[in-house]
Amino acid sequence: MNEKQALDAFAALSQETRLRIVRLLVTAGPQGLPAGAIGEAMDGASSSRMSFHLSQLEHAGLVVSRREGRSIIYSAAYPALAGLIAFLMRDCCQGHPEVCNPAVAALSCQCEPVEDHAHA
Amino acid sequence: MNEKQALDAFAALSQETRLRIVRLLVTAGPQGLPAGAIGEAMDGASSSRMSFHLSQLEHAGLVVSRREGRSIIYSAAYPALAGLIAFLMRDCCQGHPEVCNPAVAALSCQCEPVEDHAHA
DNA sequence: TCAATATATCAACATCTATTGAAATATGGA
DNA sequence: TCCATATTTCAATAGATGTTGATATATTGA
Repeated sequence: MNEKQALDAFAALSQETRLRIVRLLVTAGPQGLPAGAIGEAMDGASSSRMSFHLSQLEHAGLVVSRREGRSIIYSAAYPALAGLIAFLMRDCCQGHPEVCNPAVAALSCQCEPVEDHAHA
Repeated sequence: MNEKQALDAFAALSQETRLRIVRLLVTAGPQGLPAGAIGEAMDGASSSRMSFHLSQLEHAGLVVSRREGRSIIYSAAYPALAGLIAFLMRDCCQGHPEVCNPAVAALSCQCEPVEDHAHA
């Protein structure tokens, strides 16, 4: 995860429909959901609107897609999400995250480093 | 953390200067940095530009400020950052985050719940 | 091959956002 | 009180973004 990727990801997440899509897919799990089902969950958004937002999310690396028959199945890109969080919180409190919030400390210390701990 | 707050936070983080400011303050720790020092770290950005971005970040709840003499000291709002992450990852994989990335699982399971686990 | 389903692409329009430069406000010291 | 420092506010401008409706592409089954 570099700065440009992080900016694209945050921009993708800053739009209501797209944030809802990502959260839906995060809960849906690795098997994902077809574009049509996602659109229905978004107050029946038009196909062009869904396609626009899904392509923004995919371009930002936050979701991945695969074709299954006539449907395109979208699913959350969990490593990218974790990488984004790691990017944001890197070197929290000068490497002493115990002074920060417990969850932040847990993310950057107790848990496995997700990526990019070699100052990319 | 509700949806509107999360959208504001992600929008704030989707701008290059603001993302750099937040990362600088995340590493700086709770004591924070004066606006002028932050501006110098941002390629000497103009004071009005810095003020614009800092006020966006503060309005989004990602940083807090306090006055010290002539300076305004800004620091990262660690609980808000952790809350944002928790909001994004809530109910990851239908509550079975072990299927997701280890860091994600750690965030939503091993670590203390940050906020909002009662479906606000 | 034809029709139906599922999704993506495109152009036009309206809206939102960041930057600039000038002016205003607040604080501290001489 | 006067001046210098530190930061914010404001109006104008340029550029980026989301929605719509129409059209195009891909897949499947009859």
